Amino acid sequence: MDGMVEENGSSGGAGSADPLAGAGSAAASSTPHVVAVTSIVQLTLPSQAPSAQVQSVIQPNQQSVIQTASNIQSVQLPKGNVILVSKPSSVIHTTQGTLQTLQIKPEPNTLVSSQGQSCSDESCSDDEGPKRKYREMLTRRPSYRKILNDLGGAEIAVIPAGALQTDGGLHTLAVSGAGSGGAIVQYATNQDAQFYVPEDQTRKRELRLLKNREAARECRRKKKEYIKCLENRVAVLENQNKALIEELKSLKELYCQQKTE
DNA sequence: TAGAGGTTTCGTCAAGATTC
DNA sequence: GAATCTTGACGAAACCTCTA
Repeated sequence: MDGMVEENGSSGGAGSADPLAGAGSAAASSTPHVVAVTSIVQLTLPSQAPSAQVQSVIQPNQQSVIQTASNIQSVQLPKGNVILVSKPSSVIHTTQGTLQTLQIKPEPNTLVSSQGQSCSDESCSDDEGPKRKYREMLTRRPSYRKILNDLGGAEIAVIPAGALQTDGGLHTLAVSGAGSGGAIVQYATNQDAQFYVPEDQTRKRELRLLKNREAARECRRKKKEYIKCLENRVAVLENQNKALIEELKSLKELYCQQKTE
């Protein structure tokens, strides 16, 4: 995580798929007898990351912003997913309403392998039958699209991988991608093809490989997007945490002042 | 500057998930 | 249930950084 957090700094980059992106701050009205501390905390993310603003939770005419434990909504998801719960009375404001608790709880007895994939600790200690056994141990996680859809935002756009056309026995598959820079692959299915007369199996295999290649690219793109989205959320939450700590400090000071008077 | 070591990217395989 | 999609794992190649 190389995100940078700064107070009252300049805004960061352009928007992303993060539903929290560009979380705005509601202007706080003030009343004379209460010290209203409105500190805008702004974070700047390194690349293509949105800026987010978190307004101080100290607001006029608000009895107490220190919430009791009963106000905290604990949300637990089965596989370490992240969820944002909207709650009207929340003091953290965003453009999309309010945010409440975010909790990430790993399943008990879960280890993370060197590849970043989790597995149970009994099964990880098994040393027989290398690859296949290892694969079988791993439980499949839900797709990134599914995760983001479950979160109710940041839908990942589905870009069609390629267009398959047939033209007189000559099949054309247009492939676009960052790595390849775009390519047209053609393969013949009739006997007139001069140099390349693939058998059906070979042709099917090539087509499958081509599709899978493109699918892998797309999958990696979505994964990057998903990770960026999570990083943004971490930054926003760190920001909120910071604001709450500041607020607590202010309240303590205020309390001490009133006590001494 | 060579090269050793680390990181990133890509293609492929395999298997679970999804669609029809 | 077959076909297709999705994604973790793996290895290879390219790329980057550091050191002698």
